[in-house]
Amino acid sequence: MSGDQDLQTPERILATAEEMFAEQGYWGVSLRSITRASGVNIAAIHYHFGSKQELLERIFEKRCGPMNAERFQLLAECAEGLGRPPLLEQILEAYLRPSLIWPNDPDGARRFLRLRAVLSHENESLAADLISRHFNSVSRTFAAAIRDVLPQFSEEEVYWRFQFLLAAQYYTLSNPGRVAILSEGKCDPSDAEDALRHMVPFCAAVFRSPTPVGHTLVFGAARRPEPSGAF
Amino acid sequence: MSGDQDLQTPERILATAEEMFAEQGYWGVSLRSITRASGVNIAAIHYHFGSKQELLERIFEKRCGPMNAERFQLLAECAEGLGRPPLLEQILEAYLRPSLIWPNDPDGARRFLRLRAVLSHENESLAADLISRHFNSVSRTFAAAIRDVLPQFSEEEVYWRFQFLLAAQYYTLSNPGRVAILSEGKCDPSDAEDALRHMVPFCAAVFRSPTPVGHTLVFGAARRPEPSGAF
DNA sequence: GCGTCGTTCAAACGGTGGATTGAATCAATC
DNA sequence: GATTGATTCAATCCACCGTTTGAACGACGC
Repeated sequence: MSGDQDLQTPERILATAEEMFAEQGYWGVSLRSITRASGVNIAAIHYHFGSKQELLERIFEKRCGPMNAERFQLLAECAEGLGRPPLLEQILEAYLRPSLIWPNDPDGARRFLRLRAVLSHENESLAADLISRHFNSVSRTFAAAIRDVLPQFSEEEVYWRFQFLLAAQYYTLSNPGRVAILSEGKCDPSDAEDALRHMVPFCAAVFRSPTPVGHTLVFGAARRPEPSGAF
Repeated sequence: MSGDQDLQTPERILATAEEMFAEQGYWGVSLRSITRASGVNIAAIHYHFGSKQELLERIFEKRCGPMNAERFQLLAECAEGLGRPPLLEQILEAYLRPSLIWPNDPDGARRFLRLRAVLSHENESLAADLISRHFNSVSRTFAAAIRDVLPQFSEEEVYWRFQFLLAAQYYTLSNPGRVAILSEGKCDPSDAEDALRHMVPFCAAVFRSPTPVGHTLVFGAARRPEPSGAF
């Protein structure tokens, strides 16, 4: 795993740690297993990074900068393009593509995306802070840009739909195996370009979906008290 | 935490373990912390369940039976209702409601849903097996039911959309805090009934969305080689 | 040759993990 | 009241955790 012997020690630690954290979670990976996989002494991690948590922080710093910079640039490009205001689909692609596809590092995007998904599920307090610091700005910018092209929705309704954009982003590439199993291999969302081609129109359909009014649901709330036996 | 002194020891262990696993993940919770929170001796866990992994297994067994039974029953109800074939929205609600809302245990649904999400991100192999054994049947049944009302789509295209149904289900209730932070409290997806009211029409819009054809994307694949610097 | 400095190393620190043991407890049965 | 079997308990096992230490290494200027 990550036997990049040509890389310098800190870079080798970063690459191996990112890969293992993404696969097995922050708490599921020990510093010793990182050293075993990368052929590095355990003291080197503390020498170069200080602690396990600062190692994670450095992974985020190294990844978020270029990724979000490309998001902002693509957003600027679709604003200054021929047709203005920009198409909803353009904004969605500007948000999703830099998160899903890194041309010069095909596995990197998937790995870092899964790392974010893993962290946000593993320990709410650790991840909430890390993700807020690195993604609040870009997420709020895109939510505002989306609202500009969908003026019929309140801010709350835009964020309800943004929740689904986040869900699709996080789950699709970080957990493609489930649907691959269900469909017995007929559908494989691990192909990032294919996933993006589906995600953009799907999310656009969600954003254009009208606000649900009143009781649109069929099965009422106060029904069927028996099942789901409590402990 | 879960100081249900009136419950018997195995039930108290199950309830506390489910709550803590859901919040902090399987590897983030030690058996000792479960015993501290539930006021039970550590040997009791091994006496009643055998091991940490078998404890997790028993939580799934206790929860999945009633939950999936209600899904099948609601699916049967929308098939035998007045209008046949059933509406897509009815099928989606029959799938989502028993996963999101348990009338007699309001926090239970959210807790078990988050547990599934946490597991599927924490350790792919552990979760893939557990989830496959307990959810393959119900998921394939609903995918088939959805395909019956959307005959224009291939099985692959139905599963592409099913991927987004799973994403919405897992992310929305298990990670509502992110959008609450982004919207500064204006939007709070932790209200399950409110979330369901949005999720059903949103997912219906995804399922009705046409298949993307050719290169529908704006920003090509082979562009911008510089960013997202590899380690 | 001799320090110097950045880096790597094996070894150890205290703490905690899952699992196990054997004695103590307790209610039910004869 | 003695016996039994299920349950609970404190204590212990060994492996591994994140972190620290001080010695060793290696390239460099003097």
